[in-house]
Amino acid sequence: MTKAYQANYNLTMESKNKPDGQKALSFIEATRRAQIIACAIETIATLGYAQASVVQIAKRAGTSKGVVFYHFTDKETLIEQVVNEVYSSGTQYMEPRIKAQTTAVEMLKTYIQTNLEFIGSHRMYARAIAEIMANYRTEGGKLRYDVVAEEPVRAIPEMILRKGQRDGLFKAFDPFVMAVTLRRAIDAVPAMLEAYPELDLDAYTQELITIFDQATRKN
Amino acid sequence: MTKAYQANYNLTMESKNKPDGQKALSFIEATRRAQIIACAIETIATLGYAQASVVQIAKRAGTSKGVVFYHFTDKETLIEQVVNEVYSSGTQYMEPRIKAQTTAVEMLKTYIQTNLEFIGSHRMYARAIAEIMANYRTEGGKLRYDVVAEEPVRAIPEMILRKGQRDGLFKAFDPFVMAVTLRRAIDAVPAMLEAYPELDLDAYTQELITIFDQATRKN
Amino acid sequence: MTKAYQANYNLTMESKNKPDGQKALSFIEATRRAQIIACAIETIATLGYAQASVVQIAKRAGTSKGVVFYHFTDKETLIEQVVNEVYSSGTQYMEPRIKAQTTAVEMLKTYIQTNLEFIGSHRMYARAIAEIMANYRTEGGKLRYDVVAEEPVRAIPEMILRKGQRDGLFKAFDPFVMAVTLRRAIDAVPAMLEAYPELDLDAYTQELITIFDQATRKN
Amino acid sequence: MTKAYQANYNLTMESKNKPDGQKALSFIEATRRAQIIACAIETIATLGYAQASVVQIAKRAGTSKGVVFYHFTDKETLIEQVVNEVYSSGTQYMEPRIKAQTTAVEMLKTYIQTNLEFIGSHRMYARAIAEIMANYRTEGGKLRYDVVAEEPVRAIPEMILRKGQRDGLFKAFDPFVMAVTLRRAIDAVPAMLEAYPELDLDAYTQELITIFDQATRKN
DNA sequence: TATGAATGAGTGTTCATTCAT
DNA sequence: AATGAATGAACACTCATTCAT
Repeated sequence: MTKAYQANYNLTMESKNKPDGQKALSFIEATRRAQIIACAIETIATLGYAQASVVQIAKRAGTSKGVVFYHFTDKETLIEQVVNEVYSSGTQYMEPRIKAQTTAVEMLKTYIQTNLEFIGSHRMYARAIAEIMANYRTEGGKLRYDVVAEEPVRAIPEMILRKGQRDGLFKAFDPFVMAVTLRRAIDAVPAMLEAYPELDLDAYTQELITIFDQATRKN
Repeated sequence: MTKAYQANYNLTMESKNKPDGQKALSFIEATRRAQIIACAIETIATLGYAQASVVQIAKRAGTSKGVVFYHFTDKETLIEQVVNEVYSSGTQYMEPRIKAQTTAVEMLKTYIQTNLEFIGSHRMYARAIAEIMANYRTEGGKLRYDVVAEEPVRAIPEMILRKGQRDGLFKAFDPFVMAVTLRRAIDAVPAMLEAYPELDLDAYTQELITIFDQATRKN
Repeated sequence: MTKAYQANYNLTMESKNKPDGQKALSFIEATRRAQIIACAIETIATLGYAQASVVQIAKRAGTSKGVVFYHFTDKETLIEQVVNEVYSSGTQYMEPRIKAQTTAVEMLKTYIQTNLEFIGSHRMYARAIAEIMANYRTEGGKLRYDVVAEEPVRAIPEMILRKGQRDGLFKAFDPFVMAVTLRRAIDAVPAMLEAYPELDLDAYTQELITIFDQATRKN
Repeated sequence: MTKAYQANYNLTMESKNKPDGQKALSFIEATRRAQIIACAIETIATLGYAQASVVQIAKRAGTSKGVVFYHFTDKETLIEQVVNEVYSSGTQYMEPRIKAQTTAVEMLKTYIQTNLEFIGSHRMYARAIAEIMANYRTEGGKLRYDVVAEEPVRAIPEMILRKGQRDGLFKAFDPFVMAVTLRRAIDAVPAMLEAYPELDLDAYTQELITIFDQATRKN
C-alpha cells in the first residue's frame, strides 16, 4: 500500500518535468495510458487474469494490440502500472482518514471502514488486484505478488495493532495472525459484492468492524 | 463439502457398468485415474493453475497427454475430480471429529482445529484447491467455484454458528459474515505455510481459535 | 565438419536403441522429421534465412506450424538439425575419398574436388548452410556459427596443408590464411551456381585446384 | 564500386533543386542524412542485418523512427545509400593508388593492399556491407546484391588480371574464377578481424599478396 | 523539419483436443 | 487400454510504414 508498490510510478511521469509547450502531445499519451490501464483493470476484473490477453484489453479500449504495445513495452509493465494505479489510489483515499484518528481502536475501525468504502466505490479495482495477486508470476514461476510481497500492505494494520497493544487498548494476540485474518476478511468482500449484488455493504462493514473490535479490544 | 462437489463423480465411473471379464482392467483404470488426479493436484499446487497444462500433468504421471484424455474426457472433468478428491478427503477427516463435540463452542473450535490439521498434513491439496477456486472458469467466463458455489462449504460453520446463537452460547452477529471471515482466515493458511516455512502451525491454529472464540462467544 | 557439429545428432536417434516392435511408429516420426528438415533446407536456401519462418517451412512440407513444433521443440533445434544433416552428409561423402589419398598434394586436390562435387549434387544444402552461418544468432546477438565456431571445419584443410609442409611438398606459407582463403573460395561456389546456371562446375573445380596447387606446391 | 552502386545516389538529393532560402535547411538535411547513414552502418555492423531495425538505427542516432522516414522514404533506400557510402569511400581510397602503378603485378598487389588497408581502417563499413550483401533481398525474395550485381566490383581485379595476361606477366587461368576467389579472400577479412582481435592485419595482407602472386605470376 | 501515435501483418510458441492405430 | 501424430486457435511481441500535427 506504500513505497513498495509505488516505486516505478513516477518513472512514467517524467513528461511532467519537461518544459512547457509539449503538454498537448504529452496529454494524449497520458490519456491513452490511463485509458488502457482502466481497460486492463476492467478486463482483468471481468474475464479473469488468464483470459485478460492483450487483444482483449485492446478490444475493450477500442483499438488493437499495436496501440497497447506502443504505450507499454511489455504486458508485464502494463500489469505493474495497473497494480500501481490500484494501490496508489487506494492509499490516497485511506491514508489521510486513518491518520486523522487518535486511538488505535479508532484507527482500526477507520482502516476497515475506509478500505471497504474504497472497495465499494472501486469494485473493478478490487477484483482486478485480487486476480493479479493470485496469478501474476515471474519468469521463474513464483507468484510475483505473493504473501511475502504483500508485507508492506499488511504493515499498516499490523502497526495499528501493535500500537493498540502498546497503548494498553488491545489484548494480547499475535499481530501477524490478526493482520493476516483482517486482510483476508477485507479481501473477501469484492467477490461477495459481485456474487450477491443485493448485499448491504454498510451492514457488512459494521459486522466486520464489530468482529475485529471484539477480537482485539481489551474489555 | 458435500453434494455440490460430488455431483459428477459417478459420471465418469461408467466402466463399472461394463460387462464382466474386464474387472482387472477396471482396477487398472481406477488406479490410473487416482494417479492422474494425484499428479494433477501436485502439478497445480506446484506450478499454479495456469501453468498446469495437460502435458505437465501427464509428464508428472510419467505418461503422455493421450493417457490423460483417455481417462478423462476433458481437462474440465479432470479438474472437477480433483476438487472432489480434495473435498471428500477433507470432509472424511473433519466431519466425525466435529460431530463428536457437544456444544457449539467446542464444535467451532474443532472445526478450525481439524481443518488446519488437514491443511497441515495435505499442503498440496490446499494449494491446489486454492488455485482452482481462483482460476477455474466456465466457458461463459464466470468462476466455476465462486462464492456462491462455495455455499455448501460455508454451510457447516454457518450451522455451527447458528446453533451457538440458538443455544445462547454465542453473541448476536451475522452468521454469514462470520462464516465468510472464518473461511477466508482458514484459506489464508496454505499460502502462509508455503511462504513462511518456519511458521508454527499449531500456534497459528490457537491464535485463530482464540480470535473466533472472542468474536463469537458470549462473555 | 566433425565432432562439434555432430554432438547432438544422436540425441534424437535414441529410438534406434529401443527394443523391436515399435519401428513402425518410430518410422513415421523419422520420416516426418527428415521431411521437415529437408523442407527447412529448401526454404532457407530459396527464401533466405530471415524469410524462412516456421510457417513457410511448414507450408513447403504441406502441413501447418503445429506439426513442426510437434516434432521439434524449438525453431532453434530444427535449425541445428539442419546444420547437422548438411555437415554429416558432406563429411560422409568427402572423408573416405580424402583418406584414400597418400600425399598432401593429392589430398588437397581431393578435398577441393569432393567438396565441389558434393556442392554440385546438393546445391540447396550449400545455400542453406551459408544462410544459417551468416544469420543464425544466439540470444546474446552473437553469430552462433561464426568464424571461430568454424574452426573444426577449417581444421581438415589446415591439417592437410601442415602435413604438406612437414613432408616438404608445400612451400612456406601461413596455413591459417591459406585455409581461410581456400574455404571462402569453395563457399563462393553455391551462389555462383545459382547466379550463373550455365557455369561449368567441373571447369571451375579444375581452376580452383590449379590456383591452390600453384599457391601451395613447392616447384 | 562504380556506376551500379551509385545509380540512385542523386535520386534522393532533390533538395538541391529547391528554390533559394532553404540552403541552411538543406545543410541540416545533408548532415542528418549523413548521420543516419553512419548510424545505420554502425547498427548493421554491430547487431547484424536482421536486428538492425529502423528503431535501433534511430535510437543510435538519438532520434525516433519518424526522423529516419522523413529523410529516407524507405528502409530500402536507406540501405542503398549505406551501400553507396561504403563503396564510394572505398573506391575513393583505392582507385588513385592502383592507377599509380604501372605493371599488372604491382596493380594486383596494390589492389589487395589498399583494399585491406581500407577494411582495417573502416571495420564497421566492412562488416555492414557484408551483412547487407548476405541479407538484403528484393520483394521477390532474390538477393539484391548477389553475385551478378557484384560484377562491377569484380570488374576491377578482373581487368587487372586480363591486363597481366595480355602483357605476358600472368599465366593462363580463368580471370573470372581468380577474381571471384580473390574477392572472397578479401571479404573474409572483416569477420576474421572481429573474431580474432589479435590478428596481425599486415601479416595477413602479405600472405594474401603472396598467395595470389604465386597463383597468377608467370615464373 | 520533425515526431508522437497508430496500425496490421507477421513471428515463434503453447495448448487442449481429436483421431487412427 | 494406450498413444503417437496432428491440428488450429490463441498468445505475447516486433516491425516497417503511415499520418496528422
